[in-house]
Amino acid sequence: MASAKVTSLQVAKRAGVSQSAVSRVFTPGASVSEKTANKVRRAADALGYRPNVLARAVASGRSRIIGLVVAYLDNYFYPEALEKLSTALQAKGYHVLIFMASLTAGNIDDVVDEILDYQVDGIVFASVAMSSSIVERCQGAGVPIVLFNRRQDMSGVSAITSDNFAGGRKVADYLAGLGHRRIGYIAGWEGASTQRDREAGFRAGLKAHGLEMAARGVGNFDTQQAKQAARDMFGPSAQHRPTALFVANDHMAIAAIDVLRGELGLVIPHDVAVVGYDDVPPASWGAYDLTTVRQRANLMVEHTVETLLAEIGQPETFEPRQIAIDGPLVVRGSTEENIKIQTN
Amino acid sequence: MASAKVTSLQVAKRAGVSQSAVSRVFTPGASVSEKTANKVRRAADALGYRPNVLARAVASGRSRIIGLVVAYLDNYFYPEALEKLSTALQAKGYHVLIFMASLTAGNIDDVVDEILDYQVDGIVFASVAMSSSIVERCQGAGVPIVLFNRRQDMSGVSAITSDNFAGGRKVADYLAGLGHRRIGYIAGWEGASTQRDREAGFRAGLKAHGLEMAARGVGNFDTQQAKQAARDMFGPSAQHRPTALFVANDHMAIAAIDVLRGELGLVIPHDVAVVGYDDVPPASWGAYDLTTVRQRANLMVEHTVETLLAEIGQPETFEPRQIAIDGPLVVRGSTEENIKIQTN
DNA sequence: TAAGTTCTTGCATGCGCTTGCAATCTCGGT
DNA sequence: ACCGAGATTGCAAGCGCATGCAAGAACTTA
Repeated sequence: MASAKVTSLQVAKRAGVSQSAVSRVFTPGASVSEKTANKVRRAADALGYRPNVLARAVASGRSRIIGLVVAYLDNYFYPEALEKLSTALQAKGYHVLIFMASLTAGNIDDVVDEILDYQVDGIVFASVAMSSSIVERCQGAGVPIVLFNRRQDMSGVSAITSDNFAGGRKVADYLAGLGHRRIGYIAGWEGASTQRDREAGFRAGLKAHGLEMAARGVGNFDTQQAKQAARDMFGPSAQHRPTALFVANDHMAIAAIDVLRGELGLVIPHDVAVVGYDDVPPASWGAYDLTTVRQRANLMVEHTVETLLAEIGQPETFEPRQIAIDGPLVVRGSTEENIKIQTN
Repeated sequence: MASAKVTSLQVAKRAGVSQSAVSRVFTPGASVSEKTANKVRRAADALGYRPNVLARAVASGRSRIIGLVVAYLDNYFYPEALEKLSTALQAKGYHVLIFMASLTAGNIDDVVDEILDYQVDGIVFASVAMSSSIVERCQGAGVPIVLFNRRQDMSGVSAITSDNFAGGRKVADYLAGLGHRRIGYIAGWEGASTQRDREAGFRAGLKAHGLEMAARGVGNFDTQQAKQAARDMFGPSAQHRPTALFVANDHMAIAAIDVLRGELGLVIPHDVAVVGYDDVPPASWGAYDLTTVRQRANLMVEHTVETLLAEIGQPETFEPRQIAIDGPLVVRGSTEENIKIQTN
């Protein structure tokens, strides 16, 4: 019911205790008797008192704010992850301060500085190209970081990804198992570990079946480029078209399907089978019905939160973790006819 | 490059000035001579000093944090808006603290309390059902708020939306102009002003052409419900099927298309023309090619930021604004054959 | 019941920065 | 060279809360 700012001191006066008593009542684990706690709570309610998180942060050195750096949100895996991440952290009493690392404007280093200015307790980098200078700066500031959906061969940095190598391999196994012998691949951006691992796993899988990549295009995780790659690989001037195509993520796969079907008149999966990666929601939409490798956002987020909070809690004894989460191949109509996995 | 926390006092010592001088150098508009500013900056660089935003916030009462409340991110209009909003605010020196208002868990009021605990300078509510108690609480705390993509008939609250009434009306005009006489509608959630305004505009438009809604289903902005509504409206047991369908947003429209085409074997637009609302990216994907009313996220975000910062800057003289931004009808293949607007 | 523990509590100080105020400087004008 | 207005500067008092410390209260145990 109160209007202006109510401070712990006012609550203290009203409850007839000291300001520190009030502080303790609102500090989990602090030493207060039930009796004074009640008095304080009563007074606090009456005045509408709520602790000032920022003041608490400067006094205690812990802000309960987690910085999140995202480069872009147009891969629909990220909104989903962001939502889950934010919810999970909220449940733990943390909150997410979001930073867009617009690739064009100011570089990531500046963004990191801005984040550190907020005295965040930790930072999650989602699909951001890291540099050692960034890592150093964060470590210098004593701020734990974890990479989400990117791996970095760098000591001291935790990273949570899906098991992209295993995923790529599953795709190869699966397509080879279906009898395909000419299989093409449209790559993502080489700078991303996700791309590299997926392709490596895919190649390994092909090799295990005595196959090689029949064609390779580069989409850089960009729909326009993916479309062009599809045109190049399957267009009129292409020879020996593959019978199956693995695309490094769902968004590009969907773009490729649009080209194959819409522009080139190919029938999927009859003329060409298409597999993506991520299992974003649109992959299951009727018009695409895309076979894909699922990234288990829930698990990835869980591990991310767990890892970050572990390091925040025990900075000395913490050992960086590199976690790769296995995800299933979700078979849908883009690779096999008459598949009906789910009736949504 | 410094390591641990560097404070303004250390910089002051090194520069041979007082701590307040340092503070002033980093406070735009403060009174400092060029000479001391240089000394201070030099010292600051040498030590790697950066002002502690949180300490600054508690001392000054202004946090430069904007709270953003979002209910869900699965309508792809929101990730886009969030990205733009965050970027725009970053450019103004503000940052976004995000709060998911999971409809299921704890109600919005609790979320608002949490936000206020962070002493945010303002709050953006994106598609959140407001209550007067929330508004009161924020006003009591002196925190400006603006509703994004929701309108509320409530004094003192700014709201930025697209012009949903005009949009609905455009759809009616357009479909009637194409010659359709039996037009169905699948509604969103009644609690949302977007739904109500779109439907009202649509009805007004139909009436102007001497028409009435031929059928009405309710999808509540949920894809499953939208699918069911489509089945009910066009399934085998339905009589007098509409020849055109307006769906309250793109996501439901896409779900409806999947049902119409995939389950019922109807051809779009030959058997039924479909129109959505939002112009989310998937609307332009080849497999859907959905005619829709564009929400101009850029403009909406611009106005949101402008409005919020205006109120933060001039709380006394500020007059709440209700802005409705007109958006074009984007005609695609779901309503007319051989339409090729863009070749992406 | 007295000594020994374990809990509570208030005091005082500090987190890192902002800001009103008064003292000091700077300079142009004469 | 002298005066006054405006620009700079340092001082010191906070902002709202956390927390080490020592004193007092409450509870054990024999």
